[in-house]
Amino acid sequence: MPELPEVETIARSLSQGRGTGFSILGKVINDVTILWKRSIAVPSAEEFYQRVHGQTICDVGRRGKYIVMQLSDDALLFHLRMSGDLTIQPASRPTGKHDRVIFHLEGEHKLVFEDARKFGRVWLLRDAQEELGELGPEPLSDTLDEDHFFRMLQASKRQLKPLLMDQTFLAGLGNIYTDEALFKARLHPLSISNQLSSQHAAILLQAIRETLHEGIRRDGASIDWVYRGGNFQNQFCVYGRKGKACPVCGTTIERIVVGQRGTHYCPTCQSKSAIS
DNA sequence: AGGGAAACCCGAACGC
DNA sequence: TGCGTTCGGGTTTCCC
Repeated sequence: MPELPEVETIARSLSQGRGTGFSILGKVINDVTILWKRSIAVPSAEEFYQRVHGQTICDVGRRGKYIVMQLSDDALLFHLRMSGDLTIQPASRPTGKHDRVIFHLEGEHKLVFEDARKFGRVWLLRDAQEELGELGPEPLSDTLDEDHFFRMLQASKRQLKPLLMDQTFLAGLGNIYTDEALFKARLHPLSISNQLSSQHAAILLQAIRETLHEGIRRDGASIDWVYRGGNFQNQFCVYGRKGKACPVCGTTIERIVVGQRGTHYCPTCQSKSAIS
């Protein structure tokens, strides 16, 4: 659920100290409490503990849906998956029900990885590329241009919905932003990628970027009971709007399942011509 | 190569 | 009210 805009929002607030007035940049990790060992992807919980304490947080960023922290010796990565969150809390705050890993920092604050559904993971690696190496390009990066994107689409004959959600194809889109971007591009989620014209490819890339930028501008979306403070959920055109009216043409929004994922679209705006 | 399904989880929503 | 059941969602893994 946390997709690129939500992860970007979290990374920025940790870095800037927005909301807490406490930036983690330059802070030393004095100690770590591991409350759920399986949240640690790599290395073992024991080695994780031994290696991470005493390191300084030098940088905080995002790659795809990963939060990437460069420490003095290692890279510390977080993937929030479905229900994870990463927050700064006063050291005195009692441990929460869903706290999984707690990093005790200098300055009376703690960095808390919480995750109700336990799908999220934390990595401690010598080199972040060990985990990030397979990711596709960043959709908002200048290094991805329309020609390149068109060639990527041409190289596959998959349905657009699962292709755009494939993190090795493009890094950062999830179920929500994919549905919204396809609506904005007026493309059917079952359209086959190599049947798109170069014009369609350019429109799709533009739609993806506008959707992600709008999500970031609104601090992401707060969906289900996982609240993060963003309000992009109020801008959804199709996601979660099955049975409601399309904001553009008034047609009833439909929901189908594609690759086991709920997929929402407007049958009028998102023509099936490209797949029939 | 690409699609389908199961597994990992648990809170919420739903049915009775 | 309270119980049991179903659902959803990101990713990996396995099977066809």
